[in-house]
Amino acid sequence: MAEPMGSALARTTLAQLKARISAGEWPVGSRIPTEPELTEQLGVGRSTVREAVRSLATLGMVETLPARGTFVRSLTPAPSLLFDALQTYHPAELIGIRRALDVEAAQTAAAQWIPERLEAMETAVAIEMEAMREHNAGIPGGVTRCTLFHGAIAQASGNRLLADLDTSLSRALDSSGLGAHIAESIDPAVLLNEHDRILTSIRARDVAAAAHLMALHSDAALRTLRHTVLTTEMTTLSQQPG
Amino acid sequence: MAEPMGSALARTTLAQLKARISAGEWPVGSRIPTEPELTEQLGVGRSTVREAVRSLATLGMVETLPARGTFVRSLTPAPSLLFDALQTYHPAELIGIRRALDVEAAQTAAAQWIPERLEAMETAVAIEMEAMREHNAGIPGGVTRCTLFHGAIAQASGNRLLADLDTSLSRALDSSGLGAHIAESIDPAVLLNEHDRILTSIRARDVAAAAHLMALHSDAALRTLRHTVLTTEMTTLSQQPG
DNA sequence: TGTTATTTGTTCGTATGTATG
DNA sequence: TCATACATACGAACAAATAAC
Repeated sequence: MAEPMGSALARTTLAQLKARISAGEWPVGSRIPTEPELTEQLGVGRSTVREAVRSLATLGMVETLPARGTFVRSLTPAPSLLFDALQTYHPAELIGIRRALDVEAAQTAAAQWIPERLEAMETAVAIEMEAMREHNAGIPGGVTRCTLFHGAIAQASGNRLLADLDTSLSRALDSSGLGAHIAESIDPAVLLNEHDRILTSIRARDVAAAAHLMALHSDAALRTLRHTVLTTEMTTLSQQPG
Repeated sequence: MAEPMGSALARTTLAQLKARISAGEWPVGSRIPTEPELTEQLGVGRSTVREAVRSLATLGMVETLPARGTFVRSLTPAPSLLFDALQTYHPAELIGIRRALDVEAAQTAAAQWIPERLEAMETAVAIEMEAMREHNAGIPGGVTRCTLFHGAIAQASGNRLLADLDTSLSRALDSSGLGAHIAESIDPAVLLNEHDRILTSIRARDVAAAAHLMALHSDAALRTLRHTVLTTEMTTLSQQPG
């Protein structure tokens, strides 16, 4: 781990508190001891305790409410940090990463899906189909069209980081307004057809086809934004081994 | 953005310092004013200043050296947040993402490199070649073999997120010990030859070849791992519901 | 070499505002 | 309204590490 604090005492104090939180000593939502109590428990001054608690708050692991106490919010540095970090980049940079991850997710999903995850992907497509029939712009839950299906594929890849990055990228793009713009710029029927073909290739465990179709699908979204599009032919040659 | 600090004064103090750093008032590597100076400038107590600076250190924007001062390390919190987030995942998940990003980086670098960035990539390969001739396991600066070249490609892509993700992934893999293991499991001569062929295709702006060669290169690293340490872990990972 | 100034590290006391009962 | 508990915030003081002379 990096050295976030400048001195040994403050650093070890932070490490101790982080370890006790991650160990589940204080469940999510519960209140940790007050500053004077921690001062006594850890044998350090109140300012040192405060600095450590502040760092935990910066990491999203705790939240301190004035005059009420400090409460545990997450046993690990918050996944929302990923979202915060992504939000600092230009949407075009986010889209470039998203395309690469989408292809990877499609490949891996095709190679490694289990029945439960395939069902989730088919459900996503079914929901999209229903939404299109009813001429709704969106999908129940306020989720932008496309997000649900792509998220299901990321889940099916079995890679949690891939799934979390997908979610965070979607949120970051949505907050920039580009996510909705992409979804609305594409003919729903065409989009749904592409999704269906991708799903078919995944179901058939056709890794190359899944990667190729997903690359074309992502490029279509890119084209609507008038960004430079890279060739996609060779992407399919990078098959997942095994 | 979330509100990391619990009170108004400390929060605004943090916001002011963060804004001044992001604005470039203090360049990366330079020293920010001392705590007493900031206390006077901002009109708040030294404890409050210290809490704000500590939060900046937790965000990776500054690093404070005891008795020397506090130095600017990054204009944004993003790279540090990415690293913290990535570190919570399994190395096998990191590698899966890295492969996708490496292919994307090679594609984009081939399509968009500028002379200055091409020079950086060629320098990286030259350094690797020199290190191999001297039979050194590592590269000057303690950088694991492979990291320098892949980083140069990510830089050449022009996508800051891609470059930051590459750096963070390398650091996260190194801290897990897998980065070095990968580099040492591959024949240096073979690795260097692959790097050289990738560089050649990038120089020729052959996008398809760059993507293909990089995919093969990454798969070689994956195969090495799969046949050694990760066999059971990768399979169980893909079966976990999430 | 050693002395001094600078800067951060740490602790403590106290005052203030706010939520709870 | 009052009393209590708690978090916020300030400032003083000393310790420790570093750099410059």
